[in-house]
Amino acid sequence: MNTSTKNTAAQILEALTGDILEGEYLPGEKLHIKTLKERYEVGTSPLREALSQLIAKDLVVSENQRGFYVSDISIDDLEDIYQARAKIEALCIQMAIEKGDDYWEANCLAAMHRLNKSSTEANIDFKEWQKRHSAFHSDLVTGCASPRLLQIRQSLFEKSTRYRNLWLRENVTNIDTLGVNQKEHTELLNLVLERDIKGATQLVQAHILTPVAIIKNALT
Amino acid sequence: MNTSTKNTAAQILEALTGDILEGEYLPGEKLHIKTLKERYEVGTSPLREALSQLIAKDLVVSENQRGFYVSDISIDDLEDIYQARAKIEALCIQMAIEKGDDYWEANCLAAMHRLNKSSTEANIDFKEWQKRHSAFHSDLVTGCASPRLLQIRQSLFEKSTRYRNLWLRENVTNIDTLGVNQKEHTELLNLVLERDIKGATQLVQAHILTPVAIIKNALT
DNA sequence: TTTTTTTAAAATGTCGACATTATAGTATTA
DNA sequence: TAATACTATAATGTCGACATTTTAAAAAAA
Repeated sequence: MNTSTKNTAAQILEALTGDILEGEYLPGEKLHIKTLKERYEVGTSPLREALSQLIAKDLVVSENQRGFYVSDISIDDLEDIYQARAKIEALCIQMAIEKGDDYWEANCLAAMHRLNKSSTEANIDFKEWQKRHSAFHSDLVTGCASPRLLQIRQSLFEKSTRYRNLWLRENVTNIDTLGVNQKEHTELLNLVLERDIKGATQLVQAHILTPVAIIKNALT
Repeated sequence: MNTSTKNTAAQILEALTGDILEGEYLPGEKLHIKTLKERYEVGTSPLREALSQLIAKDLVVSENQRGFYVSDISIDDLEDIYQARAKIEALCIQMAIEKGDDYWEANCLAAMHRLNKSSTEANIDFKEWQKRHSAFHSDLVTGCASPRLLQIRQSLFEKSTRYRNLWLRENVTNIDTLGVNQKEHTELLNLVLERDIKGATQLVQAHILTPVAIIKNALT
């Protein structure tokens, strides 16, 4: 019996997405139908439906009669994705500054506060910090009030996850980076609240592009 | 026998996408599995795989055990999509101006020339004009050299198609609009070649947003 | 009549079987 | 030995059947 509200395809989609993003399946790796069926204990149809959606999300590629493969990663792709992310984030921030209301401002301040608390703890709970960090940036851009742009932003963020995980593996232990990070967040929030579009967009782009150099090293 | 290089799922995806965009299936309409199977003469699996990809593309929505529906359209969505398109197009143009090389410039000039020829014909072949118009704008943005941004642009363009078709139905006979359009294209190309980022991005945004008012009327 | 319950019909989602195609290993020929 | 042709094996992609759930209709109760 299936008490869940989601159908099997949706469940596998979630599991597969997570497994690909977390490196359970490596870039370029072949995804054998039979193996996947056994692993997730499902039939052909929902599995292939999930794979179809992963194709649309660019996480999987397929060739007729030759099966499914995890999408490759590359330095070019890394740079393109992060560049696109930076530009989209800047665009959202700009629109948020132009449109954002008092409630949005308050939400940003609250998110900053939560992030600060998490950063200054004696021994940082990194998972929690990640969550609050992500929430802080989300709250900033939410003011732009464009579902489609926010969706694009989310999609690019997901696409960058496999690269970001390479960065995390290098820096998760290095707590110093959080300090530098924290200064940038404070500055970014100030620029946003001062409605300094140029300053905020420039800073947020640089902020997003920071890990690129490190990831490039990890890739070579 | 199937001589095509594409599998059945990919073929149905193409057919279904076209049919939804061209209004063969209306917004909100239920897509009955049985009906679709008969219409496209295929089995369950490839059909559902195609529908899965359409879900990922936001053209179809589904609820577990309650089937598939063509995504709704709305004025809010119309405005959001066109706004997002305008912003992305401006971003691409900006980056193209910053990065574009001589070959890109030449391609833009060539595309303009082809578009001009098509516009000044005695009796305009509208299909051909559409093709050249689309190619002109594509060539302008291609200079940005970002596969991801161009992909986002393409995806938003597709999402706007159902709305655009409402506009076309109102204006396809009205050849005057092409004249106004043509002046804007010439001006846009000049601004781009003069590397006037501010001018070009402002104009292209306005250019894209032009049909919104008309479509809004058609929707109410 | 209006609401609830029961029943029948229709639709969805999942599975395993099967035909087709690709792959890898073996034999054959130059 | 190297290259080609053949064969057996494995994998993919498609189909129709079936179990489950939803929807609609009819019957019963308030």
